[in-house]
Amino acid sequence: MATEPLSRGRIVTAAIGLIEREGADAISMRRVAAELGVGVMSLYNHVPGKDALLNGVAETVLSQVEFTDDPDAHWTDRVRGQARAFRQIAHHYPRSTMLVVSRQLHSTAGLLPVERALATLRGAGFDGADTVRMLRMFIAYIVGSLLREVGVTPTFAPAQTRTISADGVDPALFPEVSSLASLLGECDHEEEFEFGLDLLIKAIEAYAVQGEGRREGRKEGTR
Amino acid sequence: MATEPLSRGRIVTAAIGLIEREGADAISMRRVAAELGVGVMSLYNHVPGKDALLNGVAETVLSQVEFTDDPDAHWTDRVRGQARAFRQIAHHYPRSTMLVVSRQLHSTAGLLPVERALATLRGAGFDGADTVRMLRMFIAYIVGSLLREVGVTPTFAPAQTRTISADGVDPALFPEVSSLASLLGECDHEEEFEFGLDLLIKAIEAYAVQGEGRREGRKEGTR
DNA sequence: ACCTGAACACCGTTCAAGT
DNA sequence: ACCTGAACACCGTTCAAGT
Repeated sequence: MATEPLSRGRIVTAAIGLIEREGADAISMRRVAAELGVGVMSLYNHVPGKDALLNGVAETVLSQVEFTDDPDAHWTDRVRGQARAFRQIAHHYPRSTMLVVSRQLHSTAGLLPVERALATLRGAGFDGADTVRMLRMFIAYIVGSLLREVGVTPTFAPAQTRTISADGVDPALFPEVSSLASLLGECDHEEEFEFGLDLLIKAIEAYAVQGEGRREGRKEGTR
Repeated sequence: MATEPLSRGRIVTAAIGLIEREGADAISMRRVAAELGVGVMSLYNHVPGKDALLNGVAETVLSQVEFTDDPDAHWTDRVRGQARAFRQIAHHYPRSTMLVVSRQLHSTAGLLPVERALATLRGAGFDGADTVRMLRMFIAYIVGSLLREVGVTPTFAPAQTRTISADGVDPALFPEVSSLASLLGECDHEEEFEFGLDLLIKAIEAYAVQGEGRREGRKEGTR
């Protein structure tokens, strides 16, 4: 009955499993150790502490995103594909998503998607400054969308709509909210995501041609 | 030396102060109680538990956003103003921002901004379904932007760029990242936010007139 | 090198006792 | 009604002891 030796990898995997099964709050060094059938302190031979463990979880989840990127496709389609790939995190690891999104990763796992996105945008003809701006805009949108999808941050819309449909919001105080209650109460995450993604891509497409025109036309400054 | 009586309000205020001073991790029922000079268990006479306290923090912070909304302004400017108002949270309560964004609020404090946003978008001529979609897109973008601004979620860009500029990223593996390192390393949050907001608003403006054209033209279905 | 139990300084919350 | 200390079942991590 020789069990596999303890390792950082095994510990991280166990942590991910625990999070997905019982939620991010349920995680503790002691629970993870119990999961693996070892003493708590054994973990510390492979992981510096809880914080590092959670970083490991985030890195591992992120590194498992499948970025199938067709270099010959139009850049708008490539951006779309990359955004969708990212969204898969919310599907495969819903309860770890918050972790992926809220931990700043210093590993190559975090850098690879960035490298691809930058390359795609540069390829579309944006200069360095615009490329970085675009990337940040997309990341903001994607992060916000994932958090909504994953249940964190229905800050308003769907969540208290339960209260709305149930208790009923005072229509005098909140006429729009109550008249749109049924729409606010449901949410097709995929459609919602695609809608915004589409708008975003169209917006930067328009920005691109406008920038070109300006650059070719009268040779103006940046932006 | 008659101190004010304990109350939910005083407890929440103390909690916000503690979070802003020492970070969200530092908060505990015991610390808050100590802050107020009372026994831990006294808190439970005014607040059901820690979770409810954190909800109170989120509600209070959110309710202090100043929504000065000019009903006569063009709808694009009103949307812009509402988005900016929201962003003020990150300035006034940076370390509570995560809480505001990640807790689903059922109070009227959370509903008021939604009501305003919905009214503005309806006023712009969008139908119910589109209005809700627009709202969700904006919320996603704003939430993502705030999290970046607040230090949570530099998931990629600025954070490990410190590592980049310092250690230097392998330019062979990540050519774009390393060539854009200096741009990735700095971030003017206001400019960044305004850039995306502008693009978003232009995008939904374009979407609006396109929708109108289609509706007036050949009387097609939704969307 | 890897594992570990005991111990320390913390948690949130229940409960019974006070006023 | 409000306050409270003791107690319980948890935490993460240090340290010294084992192999």
